[in-house]
Amino acid sequence: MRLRYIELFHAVMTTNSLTGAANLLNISQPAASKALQQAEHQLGFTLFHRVRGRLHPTEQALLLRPRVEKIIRDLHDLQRLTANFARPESEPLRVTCTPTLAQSLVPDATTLLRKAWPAATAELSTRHSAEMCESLTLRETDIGLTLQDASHPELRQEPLCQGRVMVIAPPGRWSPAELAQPLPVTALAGEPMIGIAVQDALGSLLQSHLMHVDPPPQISVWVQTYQLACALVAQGAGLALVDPFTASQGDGDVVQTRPLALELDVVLYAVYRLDSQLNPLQEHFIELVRQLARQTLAPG
Amino acid sequence: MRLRYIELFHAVMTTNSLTGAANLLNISQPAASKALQQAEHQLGFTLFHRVRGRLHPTEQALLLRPRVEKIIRDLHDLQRLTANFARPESEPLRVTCTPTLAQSLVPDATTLLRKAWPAATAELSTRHSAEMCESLTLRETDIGLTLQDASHPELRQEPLCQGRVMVIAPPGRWSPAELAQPLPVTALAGEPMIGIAVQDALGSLLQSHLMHVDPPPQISVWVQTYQLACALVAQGAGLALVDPFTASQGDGDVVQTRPLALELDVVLYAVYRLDSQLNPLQEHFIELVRQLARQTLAPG
DNA sequence: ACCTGGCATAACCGAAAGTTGTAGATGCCC
DNA sequence: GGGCATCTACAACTTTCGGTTATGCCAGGT
Repeated sequence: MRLRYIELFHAVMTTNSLTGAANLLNISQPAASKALQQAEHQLGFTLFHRVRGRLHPTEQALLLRPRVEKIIRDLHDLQRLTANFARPESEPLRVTCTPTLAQSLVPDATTLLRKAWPAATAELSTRHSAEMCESLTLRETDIGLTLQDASHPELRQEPLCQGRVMVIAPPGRWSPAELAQPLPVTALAGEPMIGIAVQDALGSLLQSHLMHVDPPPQISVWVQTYQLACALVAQGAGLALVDPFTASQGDGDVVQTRPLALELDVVLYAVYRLDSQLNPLQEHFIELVRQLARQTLAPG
Repeated sequence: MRLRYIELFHAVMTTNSLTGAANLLNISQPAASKALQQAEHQLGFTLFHRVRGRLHPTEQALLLRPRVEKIIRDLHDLQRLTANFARPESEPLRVTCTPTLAQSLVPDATTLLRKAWPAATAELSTRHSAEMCESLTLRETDIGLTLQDASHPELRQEPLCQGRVMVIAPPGRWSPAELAQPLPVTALAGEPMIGIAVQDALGSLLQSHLMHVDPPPQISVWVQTYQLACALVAQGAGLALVDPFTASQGDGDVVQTRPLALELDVVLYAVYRLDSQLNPLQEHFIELVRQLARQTLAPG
């Protein structure tokens, strides 16, 4: 089975047409036609029924599809990886972080870094944690920053600092005196709240805590990112639990922020490949992130 | 990345030499040399250091290796699968079973089947359960027979019959009167026994039961197949717990067989692809296996 | 010093994969 | 139903790629 045939099969399956497949592969339609016939001849069975001038996958083709697509994906990953080996040695600082941290922490740290290292170049991106691990192992990026536990056999995660889970509420909810002291979890009983759709360990832990409150909070809207929660809270949709970085951005006029009384800490991690020796630029960047994060989370 | 390069890389990595790789791929050494250079040129980094006329993988090559090997494996699986699509329609009965069942159950059933369908052809093989699932999904075989739970998203397992776990012992261990009635688990306390190395659910369940007996049986020898256990017991190495099919073969002169008093049943499963419609020949075979198994397990 | 084993280079060759051009079938729209 | 757009299939030609044989070079072992 030539690789060409596999790519062609995949292209035909996705475009549902031979001409479409040919375009996808940047070859002419007759070339695709001939290759498909060769593939079928070599395999010994037909992949597509020719019915009224169109191609319809046979039963066998449908059974092959998942395996072929997996191979294509793995192959693509391999290409991504090799592409990153060939990069020049004048390496930019490549950092990816979760959307939450992209709001201020990472840009601020980058700005500070460029004051110390004016010649340094950086590539910043945001990814959710699964893609972050992928991207790190494929060497598309060198440092990941996340609030979630991203354990992976090829990666190491270094805790940078810890903070408390925060409750955000529409303005005027609490008096200045109340704001200073942590809110007991039981105070959330029966409250209307915005739910954070759980993908991460933090979210699921929070949810299990909330569910044990009696009566449980009323969650009618679930959101995927903390920013969305923030915006909804500002509109008076209820309370929400968020990480302290998101909370610290909430302008005092828009939402009120108060720590939650919970032994559970939010941890900021730097993630990088086990085999990679961090260079001074990278070390410095991580140190800046650590300091900034501590400032942000410190009272005041 | 051409597939050729991937195969070549893999071949060089496994043989540690370019000439070896060339032999593996059935091409001449210069062809391999040129292809390797092309691959490196296209990738933009070197895969092997040429040191004193030999090839030594670079750091990058070592990092690529696992991914490349995975792709090679998947590709190989795909080929196995397509090879089985092209088979002629005059299908033989393709059955695979665990070694235990290959002792008498499957051959006996096949013999009976050939009396009813003299023209039928059959392909029998033995595989352990993981390979059995692989082989079924790759359509190398159509029916699997096993005593283990082989759940798999693409496969269906049909229980054919149930039997009791049996204890086998060297001859003369029990009186004919004792033999008839089940042995309580507690009677195994402190006994020298042959352990069945657990890969299957049955084995691990048995082990956990045994470990709860006080004092636990002394297991000094672990074996992987029931036949081995049988042979060791015959030599007086201790008792062993085996499935009823293995037990029923033990010649009375060699080992004594006695049921174990346990609510746990051994189940014989037929496994086949969810999407496959069994033909009459296959149905008949399964029915024969069911009947034979019931006879074997019935008292007497 | 000599042979052996292993990689690289050169010149050459054939088959595979791509191109353009064209033909036939189907479906759509007026 | 005529005409048009679309899609697949076939033919002839060209180029590129993967392969061969022959040969040279270098390092190690005897």
